Amino acid sequence: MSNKIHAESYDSIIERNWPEGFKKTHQRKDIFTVLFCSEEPMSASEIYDHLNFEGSKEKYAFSTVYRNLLAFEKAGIITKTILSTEDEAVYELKKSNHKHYAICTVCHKKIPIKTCPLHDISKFVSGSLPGFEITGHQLEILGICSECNSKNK
Amino acid sequence: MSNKIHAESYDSIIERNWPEGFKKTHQRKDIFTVLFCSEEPMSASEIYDHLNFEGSKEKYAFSTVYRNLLAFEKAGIITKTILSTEDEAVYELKKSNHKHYAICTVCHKKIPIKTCPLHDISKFVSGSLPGFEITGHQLEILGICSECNSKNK
DNA sequence: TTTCTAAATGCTAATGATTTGCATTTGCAT
DNA sequence: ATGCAAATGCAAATCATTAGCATTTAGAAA
Repeated sequence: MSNKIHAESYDSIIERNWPEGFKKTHQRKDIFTVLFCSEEPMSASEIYDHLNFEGSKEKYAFSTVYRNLLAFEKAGIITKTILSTEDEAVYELKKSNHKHYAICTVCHKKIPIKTCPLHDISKFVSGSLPGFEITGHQLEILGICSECNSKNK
Repeated sequence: MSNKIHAESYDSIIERNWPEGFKKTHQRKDIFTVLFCSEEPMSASEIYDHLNFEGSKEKYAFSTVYRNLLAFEKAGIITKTILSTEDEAVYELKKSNHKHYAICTVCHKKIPIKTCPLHDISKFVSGSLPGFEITGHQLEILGICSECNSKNK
C-alpha cells in the first residue's frame, strides 16, 4: 500500500504472519495487507480492484491475485469460501475468532454471526466419524433479512 | 428412464412430488428420476451423463438440465449446494431428513453425517439476528479421512 | 380429437470466473 | 555483484453456467 504512515506497522504484522519460505514480493505483501484491512471476506476481483485503483502505480495482474490467494490458502493463512448466493469465491485471513454469516437470499446481505454454534462440533461429530480428523467447517445460515421481509408486504 | 418395470412407481412418485403448474416434459421427469434414484447429491454434468448414456435414445441438452435444475430449485423441491472442495454445484432432492457431509480435503470423499448438529440453530441465532427469518442452512465439516491419514505415514 | 399458444427444448454462441503458457523480472542465497 | 529458481504480467485457454433463437411440445380450449 502507498500509505507511508502505516508502512512500519504493516511490515511488522506481515513479518509475524508470513509463511515459512515464502518470497516477500510487494504484490504478495499488498494482497496480504488488503485482506488484513478488510472487515469482510473479499472476492478476487474486489482485491484486484483495491490493488489497482487505490492510487498505486504498481501493476497487479489478475493471475497474480489468483495465484497468491491459492498460495496463501495452501500455506494455511487464508480461507476460501464459496457462498451459495454468490458466483465468486471469497477469501479472508484466518483470524483467531473465525466468523460465520447469515445471508439474505433476497438482497445477499451478509450479517456476521457473533458466536459460532459449532464450538462443540467435534465432540458431536467425531462419534459418528471414527478416524476422521476435523480441520475446519463451513456454515451459512440462509434466510430473509428484516428489510427484505418488510418490503414484501 | 427406459426401465419399464419401474415406470409405474416412478410415475406415481412424480405425481405426488410435482410442483403446481409445472409442465411434465419427459426431460423434466427424467431429471427428477435421476435425482430421486441417487444416493448422493449430483452435479449438472453427472446428471447430463446419466441421462445421455443410459441406453436412452432421447436427447437431453446441457441447457435443459441447467434450466430445469434452476426451475426445480425455484419450485422448492431441490437444493443447490456449492461445496468448497469442488468447482461444480451439486443438486439433490429435498428429502424429509436433510443431510450434511464431512468432506475429506485430500480425496474429496463425502461422508454423510447422520445427525444435524443444528437442530436448535434458530434459537441459537435468532437472538443475535432480530427480524431475520431463517429458511435454511449449509454446513460442511472439513478434514482428513482415516484412509488419507494413514496413507500419509 | 384437432387446434392453438405459451412454455420448453436443442443447438450454438456468449459470458464470467479461474487457470495456464511463456517470456521477462525479481527476491534472495551465494 | 551474480545467478537461478520462483514470481510476475500478459494473453490465450478452460470450464461451468447462461442466453438467444428457431423449432418442438404439453396441455388447455374448441
